[in-house]
Amino acid sequence: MRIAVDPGPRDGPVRIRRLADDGAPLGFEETLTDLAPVAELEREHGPRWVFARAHTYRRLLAAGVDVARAHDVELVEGLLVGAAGHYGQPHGLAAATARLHGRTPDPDPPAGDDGPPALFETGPATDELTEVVAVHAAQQRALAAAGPRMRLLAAAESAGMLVAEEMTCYGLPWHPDIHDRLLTELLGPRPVLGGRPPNLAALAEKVTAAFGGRQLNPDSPAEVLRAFARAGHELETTRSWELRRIDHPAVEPLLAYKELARLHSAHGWSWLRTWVDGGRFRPEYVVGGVVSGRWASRGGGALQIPRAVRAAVRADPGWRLVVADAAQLEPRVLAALSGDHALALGEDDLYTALAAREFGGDRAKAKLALLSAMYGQTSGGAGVLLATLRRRFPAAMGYVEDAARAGEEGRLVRSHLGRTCPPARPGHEQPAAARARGRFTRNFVVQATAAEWALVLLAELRLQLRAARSPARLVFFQHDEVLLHTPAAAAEEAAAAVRAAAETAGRRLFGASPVRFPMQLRIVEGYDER
DNA sequence: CGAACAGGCGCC
DNA sequence: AAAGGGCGCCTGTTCG
Repeated sequence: MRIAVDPGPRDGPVRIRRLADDGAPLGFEETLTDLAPVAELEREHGPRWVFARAHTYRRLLAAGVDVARAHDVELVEGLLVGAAGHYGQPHGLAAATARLHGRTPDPDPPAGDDGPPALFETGPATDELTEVVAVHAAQQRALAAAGPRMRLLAAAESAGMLVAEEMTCYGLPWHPDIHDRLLTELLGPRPVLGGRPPNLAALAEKVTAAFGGRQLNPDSPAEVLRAFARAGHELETTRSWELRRIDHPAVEPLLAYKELARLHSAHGWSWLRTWVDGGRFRPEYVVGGVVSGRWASRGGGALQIPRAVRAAVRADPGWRLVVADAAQLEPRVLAALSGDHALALGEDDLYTALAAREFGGDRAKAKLALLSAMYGQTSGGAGVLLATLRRRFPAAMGYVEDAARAGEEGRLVRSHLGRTCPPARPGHEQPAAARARGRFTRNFVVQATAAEWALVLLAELRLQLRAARSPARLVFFQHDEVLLHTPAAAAEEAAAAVRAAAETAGRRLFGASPVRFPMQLRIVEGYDER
């Protein structure tokens, strides 16, 4: 059974409608006084809940209600719109409803705008429950026609929404005192009145001195370029890899400055004050926010937590973190996708194994070769290495090269489960634009499939933990890495659940493929511990 | 003055 | 040795 739910205005009545699996309404609409009976329906029937969007589940969680399964109408609409070749077109509930009635949809409301319609909005009053029911039924028809892979993707995307909301609600354990200590060690004591911390100020002085004492702001690329030009170094940019190539006394302090300045501005004391509360960091995750289906995040740069402050992520006393990441996920996905299984035999380090067989034991070469194949790099000596790969793994290389050609020719490419890339834009016939789109579609097929493998793992892991009544909680997810927060006594069992979920994810995507997706697992107190 | 863009760099 | 796929977010700079 499925149940569509409209939580309505805060503290108001909650409307629900029971549905058959094909989306057809069963019986009549029901009105609940609040969200508490939802928990009861969950216990009794364990339905798949049909929500308009993540915000609906956020309301349930705020009321202390969680559920096992969901169908997120707006996320699924995004997948279906994309599959029809219209990635980026509006996919909110209002847009989906308009499409259902043959009208041209208006643009989606801005992200994060979940409130009631603005006071002065003049459109007709909408009935969210009716719209959810109607759009969901249409989506079930579309998914039935699209096939089992697309249905798996829709379920996994929706499960991702549940995980994302639960992670935001629970928060990532974050110790402000540890973070503060790290910052003080690296930057010097926090300046009371703002301005540059002592170590940054000292480095800025060194840069100035290296340019003969002439004042400059190291944060201004234009000023830095001018200073180097006066010293006889004509640079294109001030990127660190370009700076490293020249011989000038300002380079070393400038590089050190850039590194610390970034830490200070992106994850310094003001970040700590803004984003960490009560020992938890609560970023908002945007499921499917990246074209490839990877998640994005809103606020706090959650998916770019620098290594330098990871020690601040620490389990509560008596608890542990289970840190698990999929080893070399993307090349393994390519091996499974293309059927070129020799590329990813066994569970050992894939680059080392490849290097031993093809690149004279040079792991760096093997890694560069594979990444170049997936990203479309040709320069930097990658060309020679690619020739080796092409000879040795023709099916794998052919797979990404077909995707690149499709992109260059303006066609669409799809992930294994059917996530579809955006259509070519006008002007893509221009050679440079065509090559750029080729690099994009080449990477898309791999990155998007890797993202859905990770999503299925996440969904499986969540259901396993629920089924086992494990006290372990998912607290972080970053592309191919998962963090659980768990009482120490339950850590081993949680780690086993991660391994099992990875196994299941591989099977659900690729059936009997011999390609393995090993997880590197560690049970630690601090995220920085190896 | 704020908005929009560019440069740069953190993560995968 | 050279600098490529996807993001978010900071500062500096320019534009309206």
